[in-house]
Amino acid sequence: MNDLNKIFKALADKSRLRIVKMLQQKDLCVCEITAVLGLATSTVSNHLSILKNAGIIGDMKDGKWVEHHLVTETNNHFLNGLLPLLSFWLNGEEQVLADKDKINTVNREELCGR
Amino acid sequence: MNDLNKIFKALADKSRLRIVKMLQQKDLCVCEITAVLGLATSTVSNHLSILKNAGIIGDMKDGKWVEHHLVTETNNHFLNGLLPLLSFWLNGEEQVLADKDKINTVNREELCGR
DNA sequence: ATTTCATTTCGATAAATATAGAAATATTAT
DNA sequence: ATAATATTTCTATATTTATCGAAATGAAAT
Repeated sequence: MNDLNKIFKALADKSRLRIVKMLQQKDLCVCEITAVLGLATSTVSNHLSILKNAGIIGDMKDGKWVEHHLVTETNNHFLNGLLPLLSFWLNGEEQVLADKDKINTVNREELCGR
Repeated sequence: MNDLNKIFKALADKSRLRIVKMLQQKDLCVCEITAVLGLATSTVSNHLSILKNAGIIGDMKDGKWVEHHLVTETNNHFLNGLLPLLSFWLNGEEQVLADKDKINTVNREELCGR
């Protein structure tokens, strides 16, 4: 029950739902997500750690960036049930479309570096 | 996104998850749920209103009792995806088994009335 | 090595939430 | 009608959570 509770808690926040939908489009670093959500970097970092702790996302160092990605293969049967649903849910939502749009028009070099 | 957020928020609480699992076994009135959870009546009533507001449960007056039931038919496609998953998730959990056990050994007449 | 910069951790604060108890409501039983 | 009782609403409180800004961390570039 704890695992599932942790997953539901992680998904029970609009910003984190937006992050999940964004990561379905493309792996992203913290600064890119921050730019789209318009929140403080530390806030986004915290959201990401909550999603990671629930097993929903993972990350990988990429130079000075940390690239975050949705989990694909997992032996967590809650996530195996939920992730497919999340992949087609909310796709028509205005906010989700706008976020995905924004992701395509920027890259981390322009956003964060330079 | 609001609807889904509301659903995830509703499910992101252990007491409410226990209620959902209990209602999979049997329709229940507030006093029965209260007895199993060991919380104040007003607290349970509040949990139930959150689940109801998310569209997860419904209720029906039954004399002086209010009988609560899991939603079965719904045109909410989030719930249509989630409810089947919830019906087989957590069935082996100690807490869930204990709760369902307790439900079987009591009825509302003994619990609340008399 | 030193500076730069992305990210995380820490500390503080404001908002949301779970909880209980008391008062209010509504229905049944006397 | 009156009393009893199941539930809800209201009020208050304690905990959790979202948020930010500042400081700490760690890797890359100079």
